[in-house]
Amino acid sequence: MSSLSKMLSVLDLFGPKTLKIAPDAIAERMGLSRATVYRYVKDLCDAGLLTRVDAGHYGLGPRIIELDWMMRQYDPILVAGRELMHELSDETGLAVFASVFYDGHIINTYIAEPSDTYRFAFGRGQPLPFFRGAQSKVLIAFQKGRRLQRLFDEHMANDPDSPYDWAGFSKAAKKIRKDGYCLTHDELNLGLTGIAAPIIQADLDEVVGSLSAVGSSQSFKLLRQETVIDMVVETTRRIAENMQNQAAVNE
Amino acid sequence: MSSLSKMLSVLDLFGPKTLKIAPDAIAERMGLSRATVYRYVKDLCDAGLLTRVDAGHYGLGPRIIELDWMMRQYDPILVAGRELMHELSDETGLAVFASVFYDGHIINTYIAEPSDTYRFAFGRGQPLPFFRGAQSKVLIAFQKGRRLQRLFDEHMANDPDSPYDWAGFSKAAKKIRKDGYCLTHDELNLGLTGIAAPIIQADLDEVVGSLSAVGSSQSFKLLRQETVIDMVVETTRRIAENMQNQAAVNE
DNA sequence: GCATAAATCTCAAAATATGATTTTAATGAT
DNA sequence: ATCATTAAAATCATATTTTGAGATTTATGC
Repeated sequence: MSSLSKMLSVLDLFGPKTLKIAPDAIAERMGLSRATVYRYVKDLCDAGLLTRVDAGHYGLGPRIIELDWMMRQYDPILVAGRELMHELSDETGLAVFASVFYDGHIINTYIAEPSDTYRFAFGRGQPLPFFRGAQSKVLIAFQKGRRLQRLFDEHMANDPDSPYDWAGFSKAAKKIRKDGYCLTHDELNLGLTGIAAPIIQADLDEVVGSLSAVGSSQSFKLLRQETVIDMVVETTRRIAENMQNQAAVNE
Repeated sequence: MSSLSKMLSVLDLFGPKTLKIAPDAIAERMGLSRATVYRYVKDLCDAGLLTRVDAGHYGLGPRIIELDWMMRQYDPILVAGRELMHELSDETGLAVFASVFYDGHIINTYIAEPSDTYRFAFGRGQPLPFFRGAQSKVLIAFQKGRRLQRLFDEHMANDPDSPYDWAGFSKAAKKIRKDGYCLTHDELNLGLTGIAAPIIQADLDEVVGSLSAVGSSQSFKLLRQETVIDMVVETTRRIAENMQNQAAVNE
């Protein structure tokens, strides 16, 4: 392991129960000398990824927030889709989520909702499980052949709890691709229904994200399901269109 | 400069106009060999701070979003204050901002607002200028003596455009401390008025953040200014109270 | 399936990261 | 304000690592 990645792995020490940490604790947990830890911490602080929270304790730093801000400001999907997401949310009264496939992790990147019902619990950055829930399923199902196989191998093949074998998984994915959307009940959260559709970059014919409209199964009873599906699909189409226009501008 | 900080400075290459970058470009801009850049990029990708966006191009990675999520979930001010911020926003119809002093940078960490008017423009992570705008002024004015002096030296002493000399700055800060709040018009944005008060950690008697209520100067005409001030101050008091209770729980 | 570009690997030389200790600076209590 | 205590930086010799040039392997697009 290189020093570089060793230094970066200091970030892994932070978690819900470890919001701040003392250099001595880092030294112990990583098997490094105190001097080295102070050097790592200094470099990470200089970069803003860490910051001194109080005497002898360090926490995650402001640079993370600033970098996230930059990513949000200029994320092509959000730039092209924020307004449309709010429109969709206003029209349907549902919460609208944007999600992406990032590295192999599926995360929400934005929420538009009529009230602030879900923001805390499901905000930007929330990791989503693999192939559970409409957002996740759409993102995975629309991956191209070879990648789909690899994703299955990595995430499901060796998981005894998985309800899918390759044939079942492949078939489920095929159905979603054919339908052009995915509807789920109670998969991520009991009592919630979600309808998701892929955002497909036209020139590459590749899925770059997914949009989903989520609400209580109760509230869905008042809505015409087919209409909501159409609206979600239409919104993703328009987002993809906007993205292409933007890309043209940036040439 | 150590290799460690050199590697981290790769992150500095990203900006509004540079959302993705090719290894060759990094090599050129940093004066490194191609092999070294690939090593840096690999380590940063492994840590999730960078990610391959398309063949031969790298962008900021998902780890940043996840870390920000964690910071948001467990930020003591937000945990203690989110609900109260929304209440204040609902009652006044104003946008309510939480801001902190982080390293020397002042940034917004959360916004509660009746409609999504300001979210895009002034979202979490937005850097605020030094001693301009109610949020910023309150955070700085409530720093203790020695720190206040150092902040002036670093940010204003050598700035010919600054409207303050030490005497004026010190006096302005003193007034804010005495009042317990700060009200500004048109300082950050034309047509907007803001009222900010400090969140003071009782046991340390130290400012840990600021809360501000912001709205068009027009909308303020309908409100009793003194009442809004009282409400903002009262909310910060209750947030500080919540924080202390939480801290007790975490012992 | 091949051609091209991207990313990793190999190796010896040189830079610099490391740990033990000391020195300086910051912090908190009296 | 002064002092005691703890945190952080500086020092220095040694050896581990990083580095760059090129060759090799892997991935990507046609």
